[in-house]
Amino acid sequence: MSVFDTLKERGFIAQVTHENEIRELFDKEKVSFYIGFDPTADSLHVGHFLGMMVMAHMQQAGHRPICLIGGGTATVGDPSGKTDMRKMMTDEVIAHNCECFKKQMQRFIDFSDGKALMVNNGDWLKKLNYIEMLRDIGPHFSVNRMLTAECYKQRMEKGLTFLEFNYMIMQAYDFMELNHRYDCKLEMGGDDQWSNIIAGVELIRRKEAKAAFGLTFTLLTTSEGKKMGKTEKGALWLDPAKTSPYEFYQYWRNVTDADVEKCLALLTFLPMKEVKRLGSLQDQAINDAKKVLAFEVTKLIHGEAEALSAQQAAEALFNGTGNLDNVPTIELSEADFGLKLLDLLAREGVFASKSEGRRLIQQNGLSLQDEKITDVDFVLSKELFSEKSLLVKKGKKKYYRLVIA
RNA sequence: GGGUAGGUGCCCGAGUGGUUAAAGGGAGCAGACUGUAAAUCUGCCAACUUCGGUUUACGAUGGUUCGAAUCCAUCCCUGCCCA
Repeated sequence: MSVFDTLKERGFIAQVTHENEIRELFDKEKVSFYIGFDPTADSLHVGHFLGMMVMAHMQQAGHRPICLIGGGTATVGDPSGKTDMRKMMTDEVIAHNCECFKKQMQRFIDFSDGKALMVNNGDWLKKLNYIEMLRDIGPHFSVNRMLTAECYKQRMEKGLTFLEFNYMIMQAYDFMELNHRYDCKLEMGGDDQWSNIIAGVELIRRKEAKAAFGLTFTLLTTSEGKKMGKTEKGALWLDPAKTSPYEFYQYWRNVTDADVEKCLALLTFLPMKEVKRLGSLQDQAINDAKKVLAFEVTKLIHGEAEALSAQQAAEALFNGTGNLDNVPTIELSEADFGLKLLDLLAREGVFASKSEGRRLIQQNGLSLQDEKITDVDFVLSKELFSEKSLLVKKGKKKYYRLVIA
């Protein structure tokens, strides 16, 4: 089966510029293709993960992924966030972020022997001479046409700065540059990148009279159309220091029924037959599919050992089997006894604020060893520790283990 | 540069001198129900609190007033129209 069909079958593909040619291209040569990542944080998140899955599938089929890190674009600051201009990032920070990205990507993408490349567009964008570039590629862009792009349409009402308008041109330029340097023929990206991608494809076709292609993949959204991968704390990070493997596991364990099949297809390498079987489970049985999903995705990101630990912790908490060692743990020192539980948990970040914690307790949302805590002033005493750890439950399914250090 | 409409809590959006920590909706959180699901219903949703309150908040800064998100001045930002 060709990769194209694999991607299609698994539901990755949203739009393609030239379906037949791309299909043919995939069959007859090793294609260099690229996906861009903006190094705006020191960790990738699930949004990026989808792109990496695409790269992994492609690499398995013998093609060459190029990870383009937007070091150049990040120095400018992408204004799409609007309200406040993103702070300019220093080269050191960007370099650091790139390193972090690479480490995380290495788990899925094989960078050895040039089987995949990682490049930074700062290498060429920063050297650009404005006049030269303008004369060079400016004539190939029609403003009239650019303005009809879907991504700008909505912005026409809200306001659009030149900086932002210019983004498409920079991205198109990137594609052309990669085409020169590495014979990169295909740009991929999330479906929101469609306009930017075709800008690059057209630039290469017009200016170089060479073939270039674009393909976008489905954005990871819930069945309600909301962006997936949001937790109460923000993004679902791939860095275990930012999102623990347990939290990560729980996120996937809790996706809604309707999203299970889609997630399995996009975020795991399970054969489609199995994906379909699991996705078709009904009612209680679909919980098994969610367990598989959570385990597989956690394994891909954090490795099998961590996935097993997370799974065990979950089993221990929700089924009462297995040990609790891997449950998120808060270590207490002698000095903590005598503190109000509320203060302690607020300090540890379990509650965003004391008010929130107080509210939660008043609403019966907190329990200690399965006993509801109803007293806001409940004090943590050493006598409570008849066993070596105490289990705190916040809300319906968030657990923390208190242990004496 | 001129004219004009605006800038309200996480987001959208009402509010034109006091009863407004600010309607309504969305998001989020908690409780009930369940399958660690969805839907539904209920409550909460600035921070701190000795639970009586206190302190911050309606673009920014000053001012008028017993009292301002609401009035005035200046400034910053955005849309639209004109140049």
